[in-house]
Order: sequence, then structure tokens, then C-alpha cells
Amino acid sequence: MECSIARALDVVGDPWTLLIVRDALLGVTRFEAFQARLQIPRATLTARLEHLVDAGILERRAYREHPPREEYVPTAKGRGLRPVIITLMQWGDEFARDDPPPTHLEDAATGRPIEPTLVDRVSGAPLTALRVRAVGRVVPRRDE
Amino acid sequence: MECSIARALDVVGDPWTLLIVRDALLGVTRFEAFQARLQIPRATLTARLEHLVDAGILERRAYREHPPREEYVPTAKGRGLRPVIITLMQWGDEFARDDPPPTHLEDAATGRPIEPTLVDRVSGAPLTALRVRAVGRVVPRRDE
DNA sequence: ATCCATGCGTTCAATGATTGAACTAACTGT
DNA sequence: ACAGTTAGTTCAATCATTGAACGCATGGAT
Repeated sequence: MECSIARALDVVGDPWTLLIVRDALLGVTRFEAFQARLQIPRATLTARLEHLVDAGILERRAYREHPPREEYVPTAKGRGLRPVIITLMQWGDEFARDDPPPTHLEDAATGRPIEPTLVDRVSGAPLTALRVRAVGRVVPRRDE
Repeated sequence: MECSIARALDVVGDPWTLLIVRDALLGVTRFEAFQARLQIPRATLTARLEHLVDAGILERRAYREHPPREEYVPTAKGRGLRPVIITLMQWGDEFARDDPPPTHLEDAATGRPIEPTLVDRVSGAPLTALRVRAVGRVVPRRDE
């Protein structure tokens, strides 16, 4: 499919991948660490890491020869997924929560809590306020 | 898992679900329309729609008796996924593109193109500028 | 009345992915 | 010599996904 979302989901559209990327962005780099944190089956983890490296989201990097050991660190493309993960977390907090969220975001400098919002970069107006229209493969809208 | 992202991915973490939700947010409501647009196998579509209704993301609504016909419309929870889909689309455009993106966003009132960015709602500062820290299940960070 | 089209599914066998548990291999530190 | 660390592989069992075909209620045209 030619759509950007479909191409994104080709890479990221399974239950584990985004959890791995989230942990990677939090600083996790090693096989054992991912496995222990996520409780992901080892074979699945192997497959996912392979896939993420192939897709250019993680980079395999030797951190020791003898025995050869490698760690996985996010590339720029991987770091680009941070907004996706943040908005997904927000949605989970807002719509699929039953207890207070275990993780929140704060400014590393001031310590103030951060509430991420999507705005238009140019006008600064929140997307919820604008009536956004998707142009290209349009289908008539009905309600909101 | 107790994390918001994991709970979100429980619902939305497969290759099809977000594509269905995207189409639903564009105004697609009917089984045949989803199937034709996405080329999704019919059995899979049945399962996904069921799941989305159970999760409270789509709502089944009769649009005709005799024969009973139902359509699927997004709930508030479903509409809440829009930022997720937008950021995912942006990532796909920026990092997984080879041709110009087929869909872009514009203000429905003025027609001006929109560039969605994540900012802190309070300070207005873009998240890329702040050094955001995830608090809760912390792991020491290394590089960026 | 008969025939075709529409709309929303179900059924089926085949293929593919995911799972958990156990195993391997190459080291290292004590 | 021996336990421990690290990053996997292997295997059989289960589960999900796929494509193709079928079902069924109806409406409209001939």
C-alpha cells in the first residue's frame, strides 16, 4: 500500500515492537534486559530485534569482543518514534486506564511535569481545535 | 503489564487495527468499504471490527432494518486515537518514504497546510527541545 | 417470477507466527 | 574446576492469518 501509515505499520505494527523501542529509548540496550523487562519469549525477541535492525530503527553495536557481544541502540529513525510512543502512552492513560499511570513525563532540567499536545507547528493551534482535513485519499466525512 | 503503552498495544497492536481506525476516522463506516479499501481478508476484518467494538473504539449502529445492516462509527475513545495516527503518519512520511506522501493535512477552514508537532501544553515548548525524562520505571539513559 | 446485484458475513484448509521450555556456546571471575 | 553471564537456537504445540469459496436475506430490474 502506498500510504505512510501502512508503511509505518509494516515495521511497527505488532504487539511487541513498540514496547521494545520504548525500552530502547529509555536506555535498555541488551538482549537479556529486554527479555527480563518485557517477558517476551526469547525467539520472538530475536526476530523482532533482527527486524528492527533491518528496518534501520536499532543499530547493532559490539560492546565487547571475546566473546562477541552486541547491544542495540536506537538510530535517528528509532528516535523519531518517540512522538508516536508518547501519544500512544497518552491515549492509554486517558482511555484504557484503571489505575494511576506508572510513568509520566517531566522536564529533565526543571522537573516540571509535561503534558504533550499535538499542535500545528506554524500557528501553534492545537489540532483538536482546528478542523483538520486529510487531503489525498478523501472520503466524505459525516459527524464528529 | 501495568504500562499504558502495553495496554494500548493490547487493543491497537496489530498490523490492521490502526488502518481500520484511520479509515473509520476518515468517514468509512461499512464492512464492504473497509474491505475494498484495505484489501483485508474478510475473516480478519470481522475479527478486528468485533475487537474494536468490544474495546469501545467503534460503535455498531444499525443503518437499516430489513435486512438488518450495521455500520461502524468511531466513539470518543476512537477519536482519541487521531493523534496517534497522525504522529505515525508523520513518522512514515519522514523515515519510511520513497515517494511524496499521498495524504497531507490541512485546516478545513482556511485550507492552510498543517504540520503537527508535539509540544508541552503548559509551556508550549516543543518536546524535541526539552530534555524529557520518563519517571516511574526508570532506567539510566546514555546517549541521544 | 426469475435473475442478478448488494451487503455482511461464515467456513474451510493451508500457511505462518508466537509461545514456553529446554538447550548450546563462548567466555569470565573465584 | 565450577558456577554464572550473555545471547542466542531448537523444538513441538498452539494460535492467528490468509485466500477462496460459500450462505443468506433482500431489492431492483426484466
